[in-house]
Amino acid sequence: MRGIYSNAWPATTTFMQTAPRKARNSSSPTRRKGAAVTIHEVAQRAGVSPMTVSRVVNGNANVRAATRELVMRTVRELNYTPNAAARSLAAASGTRIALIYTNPSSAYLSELLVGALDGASKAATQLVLDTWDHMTRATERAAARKIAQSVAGVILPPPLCESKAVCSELVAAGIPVVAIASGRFQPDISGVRIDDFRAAQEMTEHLLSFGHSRIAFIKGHPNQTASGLRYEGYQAAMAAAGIPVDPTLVQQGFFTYRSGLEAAEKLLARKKPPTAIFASNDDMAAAAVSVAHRRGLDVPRDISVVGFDDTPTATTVWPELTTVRQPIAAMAASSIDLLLRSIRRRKDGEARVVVDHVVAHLLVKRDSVAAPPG
Amino acid sequence: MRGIYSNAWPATTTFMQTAPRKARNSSSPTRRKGAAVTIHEVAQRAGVSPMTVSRVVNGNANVRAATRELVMRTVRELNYTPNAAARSLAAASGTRIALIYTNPSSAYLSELLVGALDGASKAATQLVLDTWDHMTRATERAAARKIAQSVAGVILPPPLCESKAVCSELVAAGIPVVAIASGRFQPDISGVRIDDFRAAQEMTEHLLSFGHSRIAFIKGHPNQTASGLRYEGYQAAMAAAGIPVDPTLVQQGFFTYRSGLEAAEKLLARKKPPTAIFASNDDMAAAAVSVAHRRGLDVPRDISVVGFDDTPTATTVWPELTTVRQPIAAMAASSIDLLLRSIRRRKDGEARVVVDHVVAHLLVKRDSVAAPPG
DNA sequence: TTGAATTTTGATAGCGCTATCACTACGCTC
DNA sequence: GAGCGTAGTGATAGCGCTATCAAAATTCAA
Repeated sequence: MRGIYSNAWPATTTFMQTAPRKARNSSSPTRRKGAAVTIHEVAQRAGVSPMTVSRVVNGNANVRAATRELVMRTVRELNYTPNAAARSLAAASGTRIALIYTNPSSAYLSELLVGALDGASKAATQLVLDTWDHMTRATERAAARKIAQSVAGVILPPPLCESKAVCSELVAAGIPVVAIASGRFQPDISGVRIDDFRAAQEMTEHLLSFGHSRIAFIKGHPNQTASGLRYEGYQAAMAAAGIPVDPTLVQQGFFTYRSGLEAAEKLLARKKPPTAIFASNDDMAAAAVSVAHRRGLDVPRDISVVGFDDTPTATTVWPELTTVRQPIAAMAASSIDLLLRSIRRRKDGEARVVVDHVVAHLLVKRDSVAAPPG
Repeated sequence: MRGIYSNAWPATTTFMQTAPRKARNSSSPTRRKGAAVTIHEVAQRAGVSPMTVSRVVNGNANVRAATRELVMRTVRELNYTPNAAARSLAAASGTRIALIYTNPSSAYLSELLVGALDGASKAATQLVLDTWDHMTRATERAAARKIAQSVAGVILPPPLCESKAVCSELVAAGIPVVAIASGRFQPDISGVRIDDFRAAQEMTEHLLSFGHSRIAFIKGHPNQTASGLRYEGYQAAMAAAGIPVDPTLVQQGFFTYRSGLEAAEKLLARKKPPTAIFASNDDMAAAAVSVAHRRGLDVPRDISVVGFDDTPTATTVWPELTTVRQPIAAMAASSIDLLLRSIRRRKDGEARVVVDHVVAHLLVKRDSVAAPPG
């Protein structure tokens, strides 16, 4: 077999005036210290062309099974990893992914960022951030149109992923979108989420198992489908236990600490207060703890309080909150993966595929739950 | 001027068998929809070679002032942004920057990430994250050595930037390091920080101006120099006001909510409690508010509480905390800049330059401060 | 004013990968 | 068995940028 790079460069006088930057010798490729294995080295070792290696690595063209096998083995042997820069340069696919968020102080933002950044750096994709605050539906539309021109995919955390305007604009622009932590599966866009209904149900069952029956619920912001699902999970568990839900024990909240404060205040000012409060997120649960303390109640001895999401807040307050862990970081990383796959597919001209990826949640038991007093 | 790419390719029979992928016409470059402006377009418009544009953009070679000016104007006119992939491919210098952190639930992590990511994406640099938790000095050393091999620069937030082991290892490996939000300027590594002493002094003066004199102080973690500086700022302001500091009004904290809880508990259990509490960060201030509430005290009517950092916590609790804003996001972006400049300089063989960049802080007045009761 | 030293600019190649097409086999139809 | 698809593979060029060195322009010295 001839070497991949023979020295058959045309020796025109105009060209080759300068010595090549690096001597290329196909029989013994000199490798800079620490430099990565290239596709050429794999190709040479496997006795195929770099193109065939590329096809195998990208797994989408027609390569004979035997060849594919051989190449894959070689790739493993040499521990070859494609160079992301070269790949995105050659593919001319500006594989930039945007993560758009509103409400930057949202407690899980940092976990979201950590996860997305991790996923992006593993896949050698550039992640760009965009904050959309105080926007009207019209400006959101415009912003969506604009971002669609500069990136190849978009990750949408709540509450943005609930906006019909944004989603439809993005979908119309033909770029893949992944909604992260959105409550419900949406027909047009892919999603990575947990089963909010099931999680809330389990949490309620957890409280019931301690003997609680007067369990109050603080609802989440009505503009997010997850809020509804969590409430429904609570209702379902209560119904299954044969305990009618006292409607005055259900308060509307808005995911903010302040709203939790107000809701808990109403709940605990009652003559017969609940023995447990299930707040739809950790911030509101923390507020409930604060109100309880202000009223001289001990948590969990006098009242149990649980939250949802397992944000830093849950472990910041004292006692640390029993809550539902939503693996935001993993979900974000997974979103990047999904997006990348979708982008590649799209480039191959395949049809848009919408997936709904439900990941496992976890009930995290800490110190804010005990049996009801008395 | 001749076009950048003339069609002078050697027409050997072996070559040029296939038509060029894209017709290159120097007089009217066809641009794909949505494709970015390239260095060639800038060069052509400015009437110089791409190389000159590259030099100007990278700002490190000797280019005549007039030429530089012209190119920069053209760059602005065309809104040119270098292609990160191409750049890192050609330079073969994986200009990756690592952001290493411990204590991921640290309240300002998200702002740190947002800022760093923003700076990185503006500079077309890849940002990689690394978490170092539960490490001994030895493993830290090893980790430092390892990371030094895979990135070109490191950003170190506290408390890591206080570790002699980590810093010296990184410096020894010859890669530039920027300490962010470190209290004191360190001789070997660059830093971006606020003037903690001055900020604490101003905050204390703010409390004094309301008529407080029994001002308690909750110290930060002793492993961070910023803690000491904040305390000294408090002391200086008290001394300037001619008020001796009651040592029993100074409690040791560790920047955690829990430690704030304990400190505030001790403070408020006293027979003659302080009329104001200055906590070294927002989490401890939030804890102080919680303790006050539990004791039936109203904030700020009965007691004023202030924090430091202006993290999300400050606006989460009620009442919202008066605090010192530390512009972490801007500081992070600035760190990336500093690092990049340093890396470039290093590549040019220039000497290591250590800078200490002190940025402006801001006293944010919210609802947790009032005149002392009575 | 001339020659040398220096600065500024440009031409060329190549970073590692993939798009594109050419080519080779190997079926298949009629 | 000629013609025609159709998998499988390879050769070539080029993505946008920068390293390198040559060439040109400029400055400086004598």
